[in-house]
Amino acid sequence: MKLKSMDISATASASSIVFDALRKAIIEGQLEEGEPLRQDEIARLFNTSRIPVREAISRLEEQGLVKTQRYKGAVVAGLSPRETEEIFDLRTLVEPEIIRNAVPLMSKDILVQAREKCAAFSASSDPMEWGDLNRDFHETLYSASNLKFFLEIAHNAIDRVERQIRAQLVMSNGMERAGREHFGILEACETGNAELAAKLTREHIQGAKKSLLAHLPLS
Amino acid sequence: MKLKSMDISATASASSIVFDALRKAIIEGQLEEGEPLRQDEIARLFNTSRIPVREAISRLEEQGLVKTQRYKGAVVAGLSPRETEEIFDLRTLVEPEIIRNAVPLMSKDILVQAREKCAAFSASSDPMEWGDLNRDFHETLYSASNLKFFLEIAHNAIDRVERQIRAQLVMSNGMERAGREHFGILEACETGNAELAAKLTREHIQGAKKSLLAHLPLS
DNA sequence: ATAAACTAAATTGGATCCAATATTCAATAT
DNA sequence: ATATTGAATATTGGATCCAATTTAGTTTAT
Repeated sequence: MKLKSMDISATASASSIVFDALRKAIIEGQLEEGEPLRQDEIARLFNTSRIPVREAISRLEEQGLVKTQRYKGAVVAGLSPRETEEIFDLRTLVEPEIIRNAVPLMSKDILVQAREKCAAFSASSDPMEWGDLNRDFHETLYSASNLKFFLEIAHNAIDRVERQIRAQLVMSNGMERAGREHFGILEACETGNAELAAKLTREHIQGAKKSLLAHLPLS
Repeated sequence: MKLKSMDISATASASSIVFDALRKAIIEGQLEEGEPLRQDEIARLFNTSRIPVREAISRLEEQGLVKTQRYKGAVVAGLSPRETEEIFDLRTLVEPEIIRNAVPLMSKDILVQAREKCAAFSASSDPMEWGDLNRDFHETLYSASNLKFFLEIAHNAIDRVERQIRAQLVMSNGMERAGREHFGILEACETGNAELAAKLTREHIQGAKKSLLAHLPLS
């Protein structure tokens, strides 16, 4: 008997591991905006050389998560209030389209998962979890969509404002409002009402934007 | 008297030079879809080592212009008809917003430039130029916008279908229709009619999409 | 003859080394 | 004291080398 190529979950390349770890640290806010990313230091942290680190950093720059200057290195990218607003406007344009496309494609299983995540979000009392649970809920609904490029853009846009989203959730009313709106979106999905789900998603994002900008300087 | 820092236009890094050259070669169709990108060969072409080449390729992958497999290398990315359609739908969503935003911000100078490029496009009889001239016209109008993230996305989306756009221009009616529609968009911009410019841009893109898909297999 | 198994060449991923530039900080001049 | 110059250090960009993996070609077994 012949063994077919097993495709053992090919251990990721060092550069991908570094990329994922840095991306996570940035969007979760563990690395502060403006903080320099020293190649040597990161390489030591991951027991690799600087080569994979440089590759990871250049990919992060392509995603807008870090900014680099020749011979000066990379720092965690930040957003001006103006730029934050634009990212939310971009999300307002793209994400309702994703939901509209996704609703007719949502399997029973996806909806069950979404309901669980929606409940977990509302039930959580640990602010450290809120960001992940919030994103988890939205990702679950979006995952039913087959618009891969729209999804790419939404993911990247969310990445860039994830730090602010997490701050917004801990603001007064942040969790309460988000939880309420999540249930509304979920219900629209469950009843197959794509237009309503899109509309509520749009309002959800615009609401977050307003709430965020109100608490930002010179907005 | 004191001399202020001159900021001599710092010669670009090798990886950026390679990145720009490969990107250009890909979107212009000089590198065929599926064609492997050998690090060693490219390094020799640019008189550098493979390190900057690898960085360039990883950035191109982040932009979706190449696809890489671990230990197998990178190939020029292609799009299925389905994916091509989605990219055009994305453009249909984003670019009208850019124009709507840009119209009130268009200086006299921008409009003069746009008119020149519009004329140059319609006047050109060299198919090798059509792609550049077409993109040049749109870029000029878009450049008045201050929506940097929207622009990022539009640029990337156009990059990914530039090859097909060029093919579409040489198709029957391609140039004729594009030229006509360009004049319409330009006129709307000149008269400050942002809504009309947005509507015509939408139709321009949707028209290109339909014309393209009609000539594609299993569309 | 065909297919599996093995070997050699090609190719990529990563480590180490060197060059180019920036940064720090002490020494000097005003 | 403050600003300027100049070495010493730190940091990045790139070249060269080695290891891991794939691919091509050859041999061998059935």
